[in-house]
Amino acid sequence: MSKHGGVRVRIAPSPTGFAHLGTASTALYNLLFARQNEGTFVLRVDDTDVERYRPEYEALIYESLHWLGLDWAEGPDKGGPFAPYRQSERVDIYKGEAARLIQEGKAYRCYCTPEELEAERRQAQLEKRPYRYSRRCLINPPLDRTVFAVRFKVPGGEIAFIDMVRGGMKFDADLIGDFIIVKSDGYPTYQFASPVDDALMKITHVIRGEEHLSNTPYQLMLVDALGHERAVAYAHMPLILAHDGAKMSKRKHPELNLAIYREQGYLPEAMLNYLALLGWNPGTAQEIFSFDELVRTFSFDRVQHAGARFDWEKLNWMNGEYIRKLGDDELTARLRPFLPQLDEETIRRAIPPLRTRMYKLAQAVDYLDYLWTDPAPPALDPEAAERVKAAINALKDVPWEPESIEAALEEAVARSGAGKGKFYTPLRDALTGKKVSLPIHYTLHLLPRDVALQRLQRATNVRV
RNA sequence: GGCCCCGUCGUCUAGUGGCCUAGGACGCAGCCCUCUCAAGGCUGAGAUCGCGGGUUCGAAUCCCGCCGGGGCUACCA
Repeated sequence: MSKHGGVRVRIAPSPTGFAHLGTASTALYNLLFARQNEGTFVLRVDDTDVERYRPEYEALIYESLHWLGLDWAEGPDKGGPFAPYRQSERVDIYKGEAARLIQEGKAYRCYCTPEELEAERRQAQLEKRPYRYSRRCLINPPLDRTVFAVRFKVPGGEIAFIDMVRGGMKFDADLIGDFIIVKSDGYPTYQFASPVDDALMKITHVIRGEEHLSNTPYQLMLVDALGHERAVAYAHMPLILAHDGAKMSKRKHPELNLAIYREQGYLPEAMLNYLALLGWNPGTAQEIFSFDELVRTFSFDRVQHAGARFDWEKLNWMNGEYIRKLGDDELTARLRPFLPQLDEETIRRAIPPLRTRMYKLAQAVDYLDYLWTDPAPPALDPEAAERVKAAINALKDVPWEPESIEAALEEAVARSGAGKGKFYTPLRDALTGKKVSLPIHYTLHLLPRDVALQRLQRATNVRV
């Protein structure tokens, strides 16, 4: 396998907030490609932003990825032949690489302050010319300063590479200014750490979001300067946009947070399916894909070039499809965490009427919370109260099963001369306190008979 | 500002010169089923293919320009 020069891919999420939808999407495509090639999927944690890093964010990434079943072979928690996999634990490596570049005259110390840099930038903007670092610290380094960052001396020229979704890419590196590779706090920038690790970890294919397309020439120049081998190809996946076409933001777009899907009861396999179709299509009418089917069908040449908007409606539909396909045992098991108040047997009995009524598991709570929450008895008009009484009579001795309850009720309805609607509505109200519920016979059946009859009885005593 | 990517129904998309009076899916509307809500079945509305020029007998598909959106241009990743 990978030991003999096989495919190696990675994701490199940054633990600076909750786990992102984009991370899941990128991980999916990486894993798909790895599986297709019997390659190795690596997880590397990009924790070089000391300001924003939190260990709990890192835990969130593991959690979400595990939930989705997107498992890695090498990572900080698993180790591997290229450990460590946490960039904060690799700073010596980056420092060494940076020192080598300085020694070879391919990088230099920059003592400029943020203010000075800002002034340079503003000046450039004022003169309406593209900004590039002036190289003042290369040409004429100050002697009285000690705090420095390391800048890469960009060689310029044309940088070309293969993008598996877009084909051959070409960038003019003469337009790129010298950029910082080691910050003054000693940590590497993303632009530096990422290519160094990719090279050292023998990553063969870099599959990541489109926001990194323009970063690629920066990183390629570094790889070349360091004398490392370049990845054989890149793939830049279309961005997932918010529904309004804007970039997703933490504030305005809860759908960015991976944790909410689990909390709401979206199935991991539905998420993966939806994510796969957001930015890729098989060229056929098929929309429902198991993971294995995706492995068989996915290819980068059918990946979309434009960003795709996230659509709750379609996700909901797809999740519903997956829920409806689940067997009773499986659905029961998945529902349990959402219904801690109910025993397994009750959940199981609720499943037949429940299955087609949910597009996400958390909705089961709305349908079933009457089982553990006593509703306020409704105020009934005399006619309705009579019907409830008739129902009580009909239900008193009937076997407590959905079918027999339904039959008894229908008989009572016929006798009453009223329609089912008029007859069942007060029952539903007395039983659940709601306008919407599971079919009335199931609503009754799921409740113990004595509790059900008690709620009905009580309702006959309350008058408008 | 510079560089790069992108632009087909509201949304995700099929489409690589004639098979397109532009297909599918979600959503939407109507009907059927029906105790409510779903699911399911049937039917339907919805895109002058961003705009303007070319090339061609013929363009959503090729070329040019423009406009619009996004990304990068940070001691964020």
